[in-house]
Amino acid sequence: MKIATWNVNSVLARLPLVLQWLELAKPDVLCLQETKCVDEKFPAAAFAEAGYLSETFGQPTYNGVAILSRYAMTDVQRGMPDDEEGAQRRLLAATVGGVRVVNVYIPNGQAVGTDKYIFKLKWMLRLRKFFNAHYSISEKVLLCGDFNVAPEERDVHDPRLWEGRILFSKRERAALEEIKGWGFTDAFRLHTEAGGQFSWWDYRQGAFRRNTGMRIDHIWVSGSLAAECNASWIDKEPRGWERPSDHTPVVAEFG
DNA sequence: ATGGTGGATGGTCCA
Repeated sequence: MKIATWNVNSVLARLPLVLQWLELAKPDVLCLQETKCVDEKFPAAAFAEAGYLSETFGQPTYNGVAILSRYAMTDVQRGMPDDEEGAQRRLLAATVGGVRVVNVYIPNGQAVGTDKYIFKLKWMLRLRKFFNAHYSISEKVLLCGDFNVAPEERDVHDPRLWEGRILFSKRERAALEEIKGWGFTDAFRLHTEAGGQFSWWDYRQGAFRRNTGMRIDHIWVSGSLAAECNASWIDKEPRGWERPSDHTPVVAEFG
């Protein structure tokens, strides 16, 4: 089983690239974030033609998550149970091949100390409580998506520049550790110790060319899945294609 | 210190 995550920054704008990457990488499951697309307009037919089923949880203009899968998805859950009416659509879960896949788009937070920053920290705390309340560590659970936090200094091109700033502040990293403390292992770090491995580069100032990026997209797994994880990597190629997303896919292979 | 780039949208907001 090959599972991937990719913040596509509009699934409609990125449709040709997503289809191209599916054909190239052939993942069994692809979790998408920032689809920016209501469910009625989600290009499910194009993905079906490529051999993928779609589950979607979108909203107009902002946010939105989806899961593409070669295999049937069951027990699809949209959002957290305690979401308020009209809440931002940032979580979609489904069971595929015995694996509970939880796809999240954690809030960006804008800047440290802003209302959006507080919203981000609260959302992350709710996510930890969501796992406490609804999941067992003995299950095969995979949490992936755009976490909008770089966990460690080696995940940031210039940690001194980013210290205390959004995506790398102490409170964000602590909130990330809280979620991880439920019982997750970072699949990527099972196989790679090296720093300078990034999943996102700002569109501005030639960040990709200069490799001034951050590793903020992640695939985390519970213990039994960690034991089955053969490989995990970041596929930088689509970030170099025409009209790219600012994020690139992260992949993990199991079994 | 500011703005830089891109998407959705049709003014700005968000990242």
